[in-house]
Amino acid sequence: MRSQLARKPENTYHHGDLRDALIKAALREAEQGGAEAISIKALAKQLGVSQPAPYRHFADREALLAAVTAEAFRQLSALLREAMAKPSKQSKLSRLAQATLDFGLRRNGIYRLMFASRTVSCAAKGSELHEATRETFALVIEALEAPAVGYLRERQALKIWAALHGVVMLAEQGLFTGEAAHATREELVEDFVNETKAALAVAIKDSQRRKKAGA
Amino acid sequence: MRSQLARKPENTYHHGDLRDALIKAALREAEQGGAEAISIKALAKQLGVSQPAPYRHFADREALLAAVTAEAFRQLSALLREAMAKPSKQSKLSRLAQATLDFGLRRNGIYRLMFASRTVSCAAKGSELHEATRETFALVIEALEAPAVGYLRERQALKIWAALHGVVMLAEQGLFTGEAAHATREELVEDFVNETKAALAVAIKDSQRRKKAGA
DNA sequence: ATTCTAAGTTATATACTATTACATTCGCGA
DNA sequence: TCGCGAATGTAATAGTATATAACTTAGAAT
Repeated sequence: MRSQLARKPENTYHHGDLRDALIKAALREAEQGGAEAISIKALAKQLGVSQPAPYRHFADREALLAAVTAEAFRQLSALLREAMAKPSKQSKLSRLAQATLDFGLRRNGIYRLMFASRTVSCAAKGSELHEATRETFALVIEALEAPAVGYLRERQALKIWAALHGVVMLAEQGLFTGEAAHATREELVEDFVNETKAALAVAIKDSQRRKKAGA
Repeated sequence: MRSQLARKPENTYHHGDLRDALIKAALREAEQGGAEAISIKALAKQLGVSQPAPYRHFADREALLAAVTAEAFRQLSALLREAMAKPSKQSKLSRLAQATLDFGLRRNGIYRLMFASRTVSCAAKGSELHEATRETFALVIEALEAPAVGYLRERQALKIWAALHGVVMLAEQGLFTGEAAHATREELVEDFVNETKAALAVAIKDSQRRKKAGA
């Protein structure tokens, strides 16, 4: 179990943890160049195994990408959980939002792998990847710190999640640099966060009033 | 100039308009599968020319992708212009927003080519592609139908543009299908549109008040 | 008419995915 | 602990894509 070193020792036949090493190495490759930067052949060479060895662990390139993407979602979830956990005078939602932005910009290539490829939408319902994405979204709902009233919470979660990704996308396109940069990415994210809080507060108060009137 | 037919007649040597035909054909390929579906070799075969012929018009695959993406932006601009022009009881902004959503979902692969690849962010400042993206964003500002007060307009344009793309992304990921579909994509888009209008109205009124107070 | 050049062709080098047939090692039951 | 099957790795190879080099054709320019 030397999955840390990743590379296979020269005098051995079996790698020991090739599957895991492949995912880790692929993630590192995708960091900059996205999915296109992931080459089975190159990974095999890096890890000191023969070129077809990876096919013992993944049916094809798509399967590897799916596994890598799932791992990326778990890493994002961990990051968000950490951001939400640490004490701060800012709200949980704000921390989650800024952490998402940070992840999207820092780990650009991986972010594109996660949200801009068709890998996710092709994932079957019970698959590892599908579960990983659902768990991440659950964190968004949690960050709202609001009671479940109808589907108000889910709706607001969808909205802020969408808005966040939009900001990341435009930022990566360079729409915030040069002349168009009349607002920072962080400002826009904070705007969306505040609008979400306001909308939630109104909606919940509204539903409580309705409930009282009905009773 | 038979760029309509696209395919080169058998008894001729020159195609006549290969560059344009390549872009059109590539766009058609990308419609479903995105950038990955664009193969120089396959395109050459389709158009009845030899495999290396495209390299007379594009330095490499990246250059072709950039040209295709620029064309896609021009098509989106045309669509948005059309949507904004036609008489309707809905606001310009609403029509632009729904048209963007529609484009993003219908022409899924092309949309990913435009917003989710690194092609755009690598585009040089004066390039065809860069200009095409700027023009599209200018339409968003126009759709706000608001006077230029400081950079309030630009800021709101950035926000609604980001939100729109976020909705498209999540929709393509399937976050609106199944159990999570407690709001339609169109509803969310309309939400964002209304919030934008409200924010703009407040901001402009506010700036006018400040101006009056200063005078 | 001649020549220059843009645009196309054939041949070829290189890189990646994927499969098939064969080799090695691990671990488990007899 | 021996041996055997399953898991894992290797070598060889087919197929497809990008890209370049050297050569050819036809249209335009003088």
